[in-house]
Amino acid sequence: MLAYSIGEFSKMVGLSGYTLRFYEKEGLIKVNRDENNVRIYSDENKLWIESLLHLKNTGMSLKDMKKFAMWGHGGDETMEDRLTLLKNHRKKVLEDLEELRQSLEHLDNKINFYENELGDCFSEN
Amino acid sequence: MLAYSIGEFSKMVGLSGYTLRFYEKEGLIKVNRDENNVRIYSDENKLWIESLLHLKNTGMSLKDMKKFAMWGHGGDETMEDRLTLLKNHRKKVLEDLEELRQSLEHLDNKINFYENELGDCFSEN
DNA sequence: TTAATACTTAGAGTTTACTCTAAGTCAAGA
DNA sequence: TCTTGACTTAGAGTAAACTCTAAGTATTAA
Repeated sequence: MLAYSIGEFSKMVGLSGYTLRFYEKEGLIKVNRDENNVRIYSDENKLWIESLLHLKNTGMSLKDMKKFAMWGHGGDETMEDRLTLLKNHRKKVLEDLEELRQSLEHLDNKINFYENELGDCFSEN
Repeated sequence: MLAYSIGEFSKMVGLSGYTLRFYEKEGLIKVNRDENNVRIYSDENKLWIESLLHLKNTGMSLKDMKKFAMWGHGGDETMEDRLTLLKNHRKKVLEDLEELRQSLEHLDNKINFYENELGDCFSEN
């Protein structure tokens, strides 16, 4: 397949129709239409959305995703801007990751503490 | 020192006075008062808040933090519950971490792509 | 004495990212 | 024909986690 209705696509990418329309309205996706103005999503759209979801996953705001998408829909002159945005974002992600690692360590220590207190009867699983 | 006003404590832990009162109202912290009903934060409070912030950092909701805090302010009979909550949370954190790692990889690939496209003039920094 | 800082309750406002409703139209398939 | 699923605009609602204002009081340090 190559072309999907909003209903099919919604299931494929795990976003509600509302959200897909919302993202489109916000300029995050460009979607083709058929002769009746009905949205036709492509595999390319899928790749793009998945890319966006990765950015979202790493904590990028819709606002920045919008910027990135606008540039992406523009020409090659925006490549430098896009790269800069991604690099700055990457820095933040690495910092977040480090903080997360520390917090996870703290969590592990807490769990160990409770397990010791409770006398190892809960150390499985 | 051992005792801090809300103003001092606010700076120490990086939370606004509003937030500190809000957390207290929500049951996340217990704070002593002096004879004039003025909040007196202790080093113990600091450790507790830092603990909470680690949980928050790993994506725990206020709602769950509240549960945990309520139990913490209760007695030892709640230890098992607390341990269960922490363990379940840990599982989620590990999943999130894995997802984050994948998204970071995707981000790195994107950055490499742009750098190649732009002919390595931006590969520093 | 005045400024700074603290306290209270109650509730309004903010931001982000959706999520849904209303009210109407249109086109394809059983 | 009727149901299903698509479309539109415009705006309301939701949830989380704060953030702030109002309006009044109290204490402490300069």
